[in-house]
Amino acid sequence: MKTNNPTRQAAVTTADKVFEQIQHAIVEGDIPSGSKISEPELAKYYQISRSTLREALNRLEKCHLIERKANVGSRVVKCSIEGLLELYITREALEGMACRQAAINMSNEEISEMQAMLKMHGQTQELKDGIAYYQEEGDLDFHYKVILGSHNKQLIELICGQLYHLIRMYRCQFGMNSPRASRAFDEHSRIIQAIADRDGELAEMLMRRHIAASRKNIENKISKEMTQQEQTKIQLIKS
Amino acid sequence: MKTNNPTRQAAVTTADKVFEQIQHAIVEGDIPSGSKISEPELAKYYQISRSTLREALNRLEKCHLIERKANVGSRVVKCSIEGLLELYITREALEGMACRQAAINMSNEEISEMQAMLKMHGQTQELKDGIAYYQEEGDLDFHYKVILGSHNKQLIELICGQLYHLIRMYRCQFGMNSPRASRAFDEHSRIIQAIADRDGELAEMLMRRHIAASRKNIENKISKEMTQQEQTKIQLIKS
DNA sequence: TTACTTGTAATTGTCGACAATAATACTTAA
DNA sequence: TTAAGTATTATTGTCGACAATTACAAGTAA
Repeated sequence: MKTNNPTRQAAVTTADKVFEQIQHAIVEGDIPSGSKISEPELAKYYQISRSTLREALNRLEKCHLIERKANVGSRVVKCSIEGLLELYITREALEGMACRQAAINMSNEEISEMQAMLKMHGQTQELKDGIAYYQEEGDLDFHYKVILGSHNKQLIELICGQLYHLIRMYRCQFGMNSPRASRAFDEHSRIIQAIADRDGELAEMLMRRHIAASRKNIENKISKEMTQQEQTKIQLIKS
Repeated sequence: MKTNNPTRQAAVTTADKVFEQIQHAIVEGDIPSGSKISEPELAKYYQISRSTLREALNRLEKCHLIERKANVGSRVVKCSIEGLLELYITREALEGMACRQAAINMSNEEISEMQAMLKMHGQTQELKDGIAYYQEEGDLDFHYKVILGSHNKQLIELICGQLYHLIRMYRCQFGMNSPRASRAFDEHSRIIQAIADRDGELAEMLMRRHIAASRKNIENKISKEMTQQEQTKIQLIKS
């Protein structure tokens, strides 16, 4: 599995390496969401000093995987439905704009590459008649390519450098194998078409709908999973 | 002048305090944009150890004011026209969405407060017939209130916690006293109206136009300041 | 029993020193 | 004179120890 994103340079220092290890552990849930982080304990586990560990923790904080309070300590970020929905809202804004910029700034070569990639994904999908592979790898690849295609360093840094780790964390922890795979593939096709047509406005709109559809899919799932009782319970709490 | 934003808790540790001091120095240009940061030098200047300084540097990196390379060191971020325009693009996406969410999630009390604030700003503006005060304080206050009104922690953290310092830096260093003050005031009024009407779609559109107008204002200014010769020079470089 | 206070243990923040890496200056050969 | 290679210097990364703060526990009074 591809764990590193193309925007970050390779980890050279030990703090970098430990950062990646802990990051992986948090994303995969090996270090539970919401749990407290003990600096001495983790430092001992990874055979490094506390200074080095704290350096790694700072990077984890940078991509919103842990939260620190002064003189109290660090906690792994707590996954919640509200947090997930907020993340989708943010993605819709940022990736929508990235898609618009991609339609303006991508080179013809980049567009050709993306079309080739999509074609390959389509074949793989046909082959496996399938959901899992495309959903995991292909979807991320597609979104990555679009974001990088914006040629906007600010957007790239925010989405690829910070938000995407959180997204992966939610995917792992909430086990998101949504049945939207084939529909998502069609949506991707239309988005690339809009980019190839240099239609930024349409490209943004399609990307926003694509992400909003995933969000609504989750919202529906949640409300279905709730029994009537639970819903009334929440109603009571809210009032 | 109000330097702290409402999202961050008060600085308790010395690293926090030094962080704020350096942050201020960078934003105001006392530490020049693009200059290299010497850890021993700065640590000596602020009378702290290098560990503490590095802690502060990590926070500065978090809000994109400095950039670090492994085994090489830190540099203050370099202000550029391209960077500024990219920042506006990002703001347009994030604050536009925040505005949409504000129209959905703000309480009636919050909306009333904002209307009162705007009224006050209007009077101050009339009084001074003026540009400077409203442009500096009022504009930031307005945008802050809208962002917080989104009630979306992710958006709030991204914009207020990270991008905002960069925005202030550009304002200081490029001396942005645009002549858009009175027009901006009208635009703010319409945005609040849309929020009060709970019209999220319109609110987002108006906020995006509001920010895009500032961006285009800058783009025009730049292309005007360029002489014909310089433009052809750039044309040559691009081709 | 409960609430408050005090004392202890553990955790985080800060420090100075050493190791590893990168930048610079110097030397030597062509 | 220039180029490459080497030695030196300076800077960053890492370490272990101490100080300050917080959390926990025991004890006391109501």
